[in-house]
Amino acid sequence: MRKWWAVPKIVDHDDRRRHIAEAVHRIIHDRGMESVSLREVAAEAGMSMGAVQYYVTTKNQMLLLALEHIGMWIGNRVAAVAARRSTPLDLLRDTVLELLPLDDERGYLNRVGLAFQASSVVDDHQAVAMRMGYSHLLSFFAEQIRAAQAAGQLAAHLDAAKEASILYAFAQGIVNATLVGHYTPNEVAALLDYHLARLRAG
Amino acid sequence: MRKWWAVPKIVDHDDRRRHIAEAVHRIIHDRGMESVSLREVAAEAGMSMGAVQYYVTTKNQMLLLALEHIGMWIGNRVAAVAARRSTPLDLLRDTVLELLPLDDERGYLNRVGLAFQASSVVDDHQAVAMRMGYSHLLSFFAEQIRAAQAAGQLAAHLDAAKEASILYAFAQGIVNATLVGHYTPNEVAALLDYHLARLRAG
DNA sequence: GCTTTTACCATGCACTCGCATGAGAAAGTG
DNA sequence: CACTTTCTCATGCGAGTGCATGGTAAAAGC
Repeated sequence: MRKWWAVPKIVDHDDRRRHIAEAVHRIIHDRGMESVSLREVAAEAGMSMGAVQYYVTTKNQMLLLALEHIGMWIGNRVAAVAARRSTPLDLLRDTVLELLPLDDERGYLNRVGLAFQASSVVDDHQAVAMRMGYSHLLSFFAEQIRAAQAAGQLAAHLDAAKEASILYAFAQGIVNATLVGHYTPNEVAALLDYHLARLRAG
Repeated sequence: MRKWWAVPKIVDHDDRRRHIAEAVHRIIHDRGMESVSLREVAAEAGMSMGAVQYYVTTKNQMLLLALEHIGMWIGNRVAAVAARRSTPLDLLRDTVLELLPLDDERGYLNRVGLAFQASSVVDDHQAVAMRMGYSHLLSFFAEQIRAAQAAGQLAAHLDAAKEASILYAFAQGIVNATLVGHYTPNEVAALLDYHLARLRAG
C-alpha cells in the first residue's frame, strides 16, 4: 500500500505491547493492582514513560491491554492441554487443573487474574473482555463434558452446560480461597477428584 | 480503674468506626478500591480527615477495619438465616443463597467482598482476616450438611467437609462471574438447585 | 474556674499520579 | 544528501496522595 514514500524506523508493535502487558502483570503479581502506574510500568518494562505512552494512550487502555494478554495466555494454556492425547475425562480434569494455582506459573496467572476479576467489576471495558473469556472457557468445558459422556465416562443424564458452569465456578472459588492461603495444592486436587468422581458413569 | 482524675468527652468509638468502615464500603462499591483514600473516605463519612485519622492511624488499618466489618456483616446475615425454623436442607440452601448476589444488598456485599478478596492476596493482615471468615463459613456449611444427613435429606455417604468446600467454592465462583455480568439471578439459583439435587438422599 | 483528657480540625509536606507537550533521535526513501 | 515518518525521551503541570503536626473545642473531676 504505502510504498512510494518513506518507510521509517520499524518496530514490532506487538512485541512492545507484550512487553508492556507483561510488566503490568509482574507489578500486579508482586505489589497488587494499586501499584500499577504509568511510571512503574515503564520502569518494570525497562523503557521510558514516553515510550509506554506511545503504545498506550491512557492507563485504562494499558490495563485493558494487560487483561486481554493474560486472557490469551490462559486460553493458550488451556488449548495446549486440550491438544494432548488422552481420554475425555482425563482431559477435562487436566483442563480444570490448568486453571488452579498448583504451581508458580499458575499461581502467577491466578493472582493477576483475580486482580482483574475485581477490577472488571468497576470497569465496563474490562468486564466485556472478562465475559468473553468466561464464555469461551465455559463452552469449552461443556464440550469436554459431552465428549466424556459420549465416551461413557460421565453419566449420560448430566446437564453438560450446567455441569460446566458448576465446574468452572468451583475452580474460580477454589482459586480465591487458595490465593489467600486457605488451601494447599494437594487439598485442591483432592477436592476436584472428589467432585468429578460423582459425575462418573455407572 | 482510672477514676480519680478527669473523665473527658466521651464518644461511641464503635459507632464512629462503623461509620468509617461503611464509608469505605460505599466507595469501594461505587468507584472501586483504587478510589479509596483518606480524603474520599472522610468526605463520604461526613467527617473531617483529622477525625478519620483519629480513629484510624493508617490507610491499611482503615482497609482492615472495613474488611473486618463486612466480614461481621456477612456473618450476621448468615447467622440470621440459620436461626430460621426450617428443614436442614432448606437451611443449607438458604445459607448459600444468602452469599450470592441475588438482590441489591447482596450484590453490594459481594462487590465489596470481591474487592477485598483481591486486596487480601497482597496484604497479609487482610489475608488473615479473610481466612478467618473462610474457616467460619466452611465449618458452618459442614455442620449444616451433617444435620441434613442426620435428617435423612442428604446422602449419608457424602464427605461433609469436602461438600462444604465445594459448595462454598461454587458460591464464590458464581459470585465472581455474576459480578462481571455473566449470570442473572435466576440462572444462579437454578445452578445451585441443580447441584443440591444430586446430593439428596435416596 | 481551673485542669486534664478526649475528640477533632486545618494545614503543611514531600511525594506520586495521569496526561500533555515539544524536541529530537532512528531508519528508510528519493 | 535532504526528507519523511516512526519512535522515544525529558520535562512540566495541576491535582491528589498518605501522613505528621500543632492547635483547639468539649466534657468531666476538683
